[in-house]
Amino acid sequence: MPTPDRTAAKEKFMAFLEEKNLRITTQRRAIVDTVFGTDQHFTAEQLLEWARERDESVSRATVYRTLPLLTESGLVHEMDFGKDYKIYDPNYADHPNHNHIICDDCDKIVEFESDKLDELENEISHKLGFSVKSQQLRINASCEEMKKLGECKNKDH
Amino acid sequence: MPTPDRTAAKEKFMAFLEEKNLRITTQRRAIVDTVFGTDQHFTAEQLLEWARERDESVSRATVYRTLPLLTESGLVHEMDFGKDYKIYDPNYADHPNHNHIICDDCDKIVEFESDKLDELENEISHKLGFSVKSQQLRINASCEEMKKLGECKNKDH
DNA sequence: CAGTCAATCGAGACCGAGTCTCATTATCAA
DNA sequence: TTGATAATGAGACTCGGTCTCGATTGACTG
Ligand SMILES: [Mn+2]
Ligand SMILES: [Mn+2]
Ligand SMILES: [Zn+2]
Ligand SMILES: [Zn+2]
Repeated sequence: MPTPDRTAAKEKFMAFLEEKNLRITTQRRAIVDTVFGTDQHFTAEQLLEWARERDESVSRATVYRTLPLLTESGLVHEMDFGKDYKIYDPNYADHPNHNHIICDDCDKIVEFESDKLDELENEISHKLGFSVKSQQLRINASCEEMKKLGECKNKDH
Repeated sequence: MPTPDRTAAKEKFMAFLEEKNLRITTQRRAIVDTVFGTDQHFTAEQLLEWARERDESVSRATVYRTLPLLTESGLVHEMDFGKDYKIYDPNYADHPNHNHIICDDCDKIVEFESDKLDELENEISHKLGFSVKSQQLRINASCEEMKKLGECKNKDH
């Protein structure tokens, strides 16, 4: 997944705020700069921590208030990976249809896109009388092959 | 999705318990009878309610203790549909690879299976150096067509 | 059928992610 | 500059879900 155009995404979000007559506060700026300053998936708590490095005054409440705006704008997606907290993904700003493979052994996450998959989903949905609004595919796997090749250098296995 | 073989699934679970030297208590029996007595997706709280209709003495703790056994056995799957509680699905006992389309407007859920989809997922995973252990696809959609046909008779639209 | 004892139980304390309240502050159009 | 009001931080609160602990019970023995 190539390096994304963060500036564009940030400006889109600012435009989104303006459109809804919402204010651009210093705290929101810190949060937004953080979100579009990373390629990583993150939790609300992580975002709070990172945003506070930019502006000490950012509160947990404001993070939790801003997250729905980010997801509503479509620039950030809320995801569930089976943990008891939600995961947020800023990469949808540039790759609106990507999915994830997670290695159950080392928690490595790989993103991928597939037109074939999108087509198949549309086809199936259409047959069943639905029109797709969004989708979320999570594949849990193990990177055995990569381990053999010494490319899975994470945790304890 | 055709009517499943509930008796078989129940017996499989009893065998699973025996294998692990776990006891078949009256409370577990009530819970298991409930789980394999329905085709519906359910929450932990719903399961508690239903199981109590069979045995008043079933407690919330025992429901929450039994659910992980059921999922570990593979006969029930734990799913996330974006709500703040988990959904449990007993239909995996008979349809180990099915997926879900959810109508965002009326909460209708339709199950489907697709060999093509399974193949595609395996293919993509293999290319990326993973071997699939499990997967979860959720399609959020709207049943506009069905509405037009008067077949979507749920909630308020 | 009684005896043993670890597995299991129910009640309720507890946990933690996320939400809500409210008094105070800051944005921004006029 | 100012006023209307959106937004803020602190912390109380909610609510799925987990854990603890003393009492109970299932399964196996004899
Ligand atoms: Mn991603
Ligand atoms: Mn199902
Ligand atoms: Zn791995
Ligand atoms: Zn509908």
